[in-house]
Amino acid sequence: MSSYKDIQRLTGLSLATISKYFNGRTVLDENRRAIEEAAEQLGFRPNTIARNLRSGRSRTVGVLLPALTNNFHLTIIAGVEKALHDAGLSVLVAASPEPGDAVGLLMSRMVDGIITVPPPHDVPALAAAAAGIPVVQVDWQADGLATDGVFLDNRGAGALAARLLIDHGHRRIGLVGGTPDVSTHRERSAGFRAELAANGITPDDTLLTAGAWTVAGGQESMRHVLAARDRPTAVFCASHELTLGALIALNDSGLRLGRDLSLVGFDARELAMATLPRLSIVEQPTHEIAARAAERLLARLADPGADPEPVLVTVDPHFVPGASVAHLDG
Amino acid sequence: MSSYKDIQRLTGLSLATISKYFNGRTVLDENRRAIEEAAEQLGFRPNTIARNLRSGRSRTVGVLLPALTNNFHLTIIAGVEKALHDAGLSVLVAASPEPGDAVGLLMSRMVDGIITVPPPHDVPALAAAAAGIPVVQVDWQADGLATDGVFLDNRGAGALAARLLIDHGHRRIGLVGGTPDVSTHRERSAGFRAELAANGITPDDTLLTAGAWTVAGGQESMRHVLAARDRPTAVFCASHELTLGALIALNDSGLRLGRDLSLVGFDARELAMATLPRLSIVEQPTHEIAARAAERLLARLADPGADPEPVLVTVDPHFVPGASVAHLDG
DNA sequence: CTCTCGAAAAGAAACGTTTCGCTCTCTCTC
DNA sequence: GAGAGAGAGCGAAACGTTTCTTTTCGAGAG
Repeated sequence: MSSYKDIQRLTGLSLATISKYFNGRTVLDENRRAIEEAAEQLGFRPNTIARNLRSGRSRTVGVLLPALTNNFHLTIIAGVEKALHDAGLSVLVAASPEPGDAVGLLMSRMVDGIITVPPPHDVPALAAAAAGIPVVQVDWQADGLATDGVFLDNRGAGALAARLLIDHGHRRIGLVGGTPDVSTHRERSAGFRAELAANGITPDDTLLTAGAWTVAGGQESMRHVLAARDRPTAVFCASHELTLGALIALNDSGLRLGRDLSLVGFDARELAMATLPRLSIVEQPTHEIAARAAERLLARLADPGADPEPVLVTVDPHFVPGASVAHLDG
Repeated sequence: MSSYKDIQRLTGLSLATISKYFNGRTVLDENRRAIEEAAEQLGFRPNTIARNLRSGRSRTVGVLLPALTNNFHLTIIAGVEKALHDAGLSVLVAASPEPGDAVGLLMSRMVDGIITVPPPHDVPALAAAAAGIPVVQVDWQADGLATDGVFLDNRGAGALAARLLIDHGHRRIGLVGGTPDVSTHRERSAGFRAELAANGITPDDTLLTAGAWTVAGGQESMRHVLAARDRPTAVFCASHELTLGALIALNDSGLRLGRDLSLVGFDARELAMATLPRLSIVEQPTHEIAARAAERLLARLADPGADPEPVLVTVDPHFVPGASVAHLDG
């Protein structure tokens, strides 16, 4: 709409001075008032685009996700927006469900940094981008992408669930897990198995499944586990989707949650509140993850000359108790 | 990184010609090849920021939401991103939980349009923005904001739920509703009551609640309804949050879903699958709403001279059957 | 062989900022 | 009272494009 030139016309000041004012640098009180009055009258706001072009920074960060179908990922947007808004940065959302130039798109918009759950096909482009601007990975770590990252302690999360079940006296324990091709699931399952082993429970591979990381996958794995000759007394579901799928399969089976089968879910707080009895879950602190990722990015932006060595942040899972884990005697 | 100037250096062509090429206008075959080769070699991409500045359009739309805590709203982002990505537009996310200059922020970034669930305090600014760029409202309509909009047929959704319960023989029916200050809830409740009345059921105000539009509000309303002297046989919960709250209260009460009390929920597909028995719900087609909103915006962008009269699109609710509504005889 | 006409290329001016040197005006010090 | 130094203002050049206007080139017509 209006520009510095209009303010110049009204105040007689130079563009340089007006620029100084809008960048918070000191200006004579008299001039400050004049500018403020003119800006008010014009309803003026500096044009961010022009600013970006000239200054080479856009005060925008790209959030690149493999898809926007996943609740966890959407929540990342929310957390990042919140954290960055306070720092005066905006969020540009990009989904990259299939190969394309999503990273290039962000770069051409001059984003100052990228926070991403790295879509596999974008990893090379991300690596290239990381040479120029800070990149922070979240949720899972891509091979060959050496950048800062914020991840759940997935081993710990798996172990936490296992320990809980063991502490309640369970010995015959199943796992509804995800395929090991994504590091997050590999670790979660590994932590779970390790904890079982550490407690003298020999893993029974017919009970420890690794299916598709979806609701359907969870259903199928759960059916499989329930059909085992010697049904487990407890099961851990290693993600939100798997938990939902498993619950559906359990309900369909006619077995009763908590009574016939104990269950520890993952990341499904809402679900957990609505089931009867309430679900006990292991939960990742999604907002904290997003906030820490934003924090990392801001730190990199604040100090571009810092040690380029990637900083990896690990956050701890919570346990949210419910009533879906029965106490077994003996 | 690199710019037209670098391509000029490599090809000897003028900036104007290079610009023509990158805008898909015709260029001598020989030059086309030269440019492509140079661009390839440089890893060049035109700078979107400079383009925007010069052309006055950013090929970006702002999605302005009151908060990012609500799942429905996050899903709007997803749907809009998908629809706009195909048209070559990007999505800038802005949350405006408290008064501020969120709209100004978007405008200063030269967004070509805005899709919004209008935060009340931003309505005046949105109205001003709407004079310059297309604005599309979604979910609920703000007073005094005459723009295109895409809304659920909320009256119809309320009526749908009522009819379903009536058809199953219920006569004593409760409502867990939201405060009437937001049009969406007002309509939903109104449709529900109207349908009851149309079937000769005198509304009983102790059963028809209107509390805070939150999980806690749903819990409270549900407790209230269950405590009524003559408890209803069925209840409709008018939003996702209210449904969750009501379920929690129901579970806490010891009454059994579907057997002791029939329930129709709203917009809680995931929850619906996990309860026992499954919840019957009325659902709004979130992705369709987002897609239609994007479509409206694209139409406005394509034809800026069109009739400025607001176009209002209404989408129909679905019914997703479950087993939480008992059939009453007589 | 010149003239005309159209297509494509070139030149240059914008778009709205920031920033780099300067200049100017004070005030402080010796 | 002169010189230095700080603080503020100014003019102009950039940032990387698009677009308006002008120029060039080549082919076809007479």
